[in-house]
Amino acid sequence: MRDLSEELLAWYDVNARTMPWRVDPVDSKAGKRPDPYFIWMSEVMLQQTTVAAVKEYFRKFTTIWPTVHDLAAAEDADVMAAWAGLGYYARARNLLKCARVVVNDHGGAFPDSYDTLLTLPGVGPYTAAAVASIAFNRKATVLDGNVERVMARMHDIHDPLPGVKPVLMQYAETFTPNGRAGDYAQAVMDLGATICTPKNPACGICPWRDPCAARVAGTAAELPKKTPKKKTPIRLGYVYVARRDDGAWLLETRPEKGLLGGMLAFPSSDWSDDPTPDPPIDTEWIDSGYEARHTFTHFHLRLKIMTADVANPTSPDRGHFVNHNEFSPTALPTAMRKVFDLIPRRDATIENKAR
DNA sequence: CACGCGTGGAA
DNA sequence: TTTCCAAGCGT
Repeated sequence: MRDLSEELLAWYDVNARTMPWRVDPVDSKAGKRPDPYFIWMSEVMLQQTTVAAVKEYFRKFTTIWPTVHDLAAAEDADVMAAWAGLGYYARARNLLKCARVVVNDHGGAFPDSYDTLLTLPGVGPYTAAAVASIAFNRKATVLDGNVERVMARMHDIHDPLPGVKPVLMQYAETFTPNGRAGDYAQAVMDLGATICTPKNPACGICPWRDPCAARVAGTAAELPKKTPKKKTPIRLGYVYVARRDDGAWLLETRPEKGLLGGMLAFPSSDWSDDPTPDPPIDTEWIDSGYEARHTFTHFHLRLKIMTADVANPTSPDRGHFVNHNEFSPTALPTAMRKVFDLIPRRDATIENKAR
């Protein structure tokens, strides 16, 4: 394979996207490296998440916790609350674990080798390669969804993902240059994000237009092939919103493992085809008539919102009351935020009623 | 290795 | 409205 990285890097020098954690290619070529903590933070946030969604969270996290030492010393609940809304909450739990490992086992400095990075919590093959190359300019090959797509098209590969992934990795490694490792990694991902897009790829302005086998074959837009996924089922459930007469809210911290693990939430029943009512307090519950709808990765959820007013004191069977002035709905994951937004209020209108 | 795991934007 | 999907990881 002829060395095509030069063309791509020349394209990147002109077209590099601007991101809060990124060092401009001009500065990068002059030897400037970004803060490994920032690169690691951004890469974890970017896992299965768009750049647009990440920017605001990146700014928030690096403002509150400017160094890995600050993050390692943070309270778990504060980190989970700050992550609320970004999704895939295991990332937040592993982010904190990883910060503590870096501080306790690595003297507060991120390791610069792929193999050692790979041992860190929440750091897999992609993130290890991204941090090694972008933060430390070490030769490593990133293989994310963008690179998979670019490689499948460059070689006109019609075998479906994820099975063909090892083959795509081999091609990706062949393309990876010895110099400018970080810039190259970002360049190939930028290419996938802006030119070699999933739909309507802009082959006409692609720096790899000429050597691209799929463009020649006219198959670029239909690659990469993927094994079909089954459709998402609908699950039902009851969610319980109890309000104490002093204004306190009944909330619970969900178990570490599983859906919305470690996140603050209103208590609820099981979520299934036929959920069993499971109120967290033995009291009179009122069906609000509202239903919160939310779609997770693998199912649609409809939660019937039950409400109750209780006296102070009241001991719930599970969960705990949080004082009104200490409760911020921004700390809730989006599914629960939707519940909060639907709770009957004076200004609620009949139009909000679920059908 | 297949699956569980969020969310919001685009088409 | 529905589907697809975005810089994956852990089990």
